[in-house]
Amino acid sequence: MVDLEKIKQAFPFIQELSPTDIMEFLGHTRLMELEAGDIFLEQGSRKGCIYFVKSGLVRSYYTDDNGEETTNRLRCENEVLSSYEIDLFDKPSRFTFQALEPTELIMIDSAIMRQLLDKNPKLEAGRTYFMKKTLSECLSAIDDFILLSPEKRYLKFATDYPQLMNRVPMKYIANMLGITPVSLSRIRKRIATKKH
Amino acid sequence: MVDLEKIKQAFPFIQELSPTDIMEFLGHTRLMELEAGDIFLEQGSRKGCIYFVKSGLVRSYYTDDNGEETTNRLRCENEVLSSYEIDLFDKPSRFTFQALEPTELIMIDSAIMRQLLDKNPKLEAGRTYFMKKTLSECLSAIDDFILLSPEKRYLKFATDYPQLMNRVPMKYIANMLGITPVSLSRIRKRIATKKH
DNA sequence: AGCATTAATTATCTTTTGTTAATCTTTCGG
DNA sequence: CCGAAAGATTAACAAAAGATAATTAATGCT
Repeated sequence: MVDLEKIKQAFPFIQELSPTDIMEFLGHTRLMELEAGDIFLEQGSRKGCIYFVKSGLVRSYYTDDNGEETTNRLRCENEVLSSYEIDLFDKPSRFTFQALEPTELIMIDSAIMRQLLDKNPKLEAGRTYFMKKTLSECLSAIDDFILLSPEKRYLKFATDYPQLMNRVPMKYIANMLGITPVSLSRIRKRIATKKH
Repeated sequence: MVDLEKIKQAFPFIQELSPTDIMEFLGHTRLMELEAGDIFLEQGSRKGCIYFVKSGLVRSYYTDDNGEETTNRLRCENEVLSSYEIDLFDKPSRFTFQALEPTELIMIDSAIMRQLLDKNPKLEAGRTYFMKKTLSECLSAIDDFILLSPEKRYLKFATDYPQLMNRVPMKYIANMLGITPVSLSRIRKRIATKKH
């Protein structure tokens, strides 16, 4: 089922936990299997869960009044995700979450997770780890918006996440860069012609 | 010296700590008094500290190869700040930190803070509190860059942080919005003429 | 394989932003 | 209170981005 060795490798903090701790934690999780296109959390929902992407790829997106979708985040294998509105502020999710590929999610209810965290302080290390990771990504994303042009942001994205470039439509990447798909297409052309 | 009541009010998690815990923590802090313009952490530095703004206002900014400064963050009273590069990644700070007003900072060495956190798990609540707060700010900042135009971002900033509008130069705000000061000036004019 | 759908590119035009420099305004130190 | 310095605005032009629509390319489905 869950490949413990692989997970341990990805998350050093797990080394700190006893097998019993891990087993208790895993006992509260369940596996969700999704097909490409499946939506597992709707904008407006309050269902608090924390998800670990065992395999596959997930996007979250915002739908505006005209039904236009704007993708704001992608999460792939070995990454953790949740609706930050629900889990941090107890508000309904602003975003919808959708699998883009056949995807396996290991999920745990947020309320149960909180109980486990209260009961077992050692789990705290895991929480801290993921918060730090997310925080570092966010801080650097903000600095990119402030310091870099759209073209530079695209080039940085392409080098930072080369795997994603072939796995998701360009329009999602355009959204995340804060520009329109049309504009990204022009940027790509500009870059291509620059280097002959 | 430190107004405990005020701090308790601002940070609910402190209620959880015993007076002894608080006193031990405070024993490791020291007060730094700055005048407007003083720089207390330079780009490239590795001095790990966590700062609490008791009074005043602080900006962090990036200096590029041409000596151009770009402000990326402001922190005012009752906010916590640190160099995220130093504290999260053990790398030199990308930014310089400067007081914009007469400012009092309560500071503690990051290494000592880590020791205290290891020794006293109850302090963890405080760390979690600030990480959540920072994370929520960052996530919403990113969503603003993705979903809002520069003009909308400015209007949102003006309503979210009305105090800051009169306390800092517009050019710093322009930087944080990811646009040039000239462009912000035009946006402000556009808005002013729109509503007659 | 063939058709329908979706994504990507291109084209055209409008709007906004960046850049540079000049001109007001404000602020601050002597 | 005055003059220097820094900030904000304005102007003028070039470059980039948004919006819309048309065309081409890719993808998925039966």
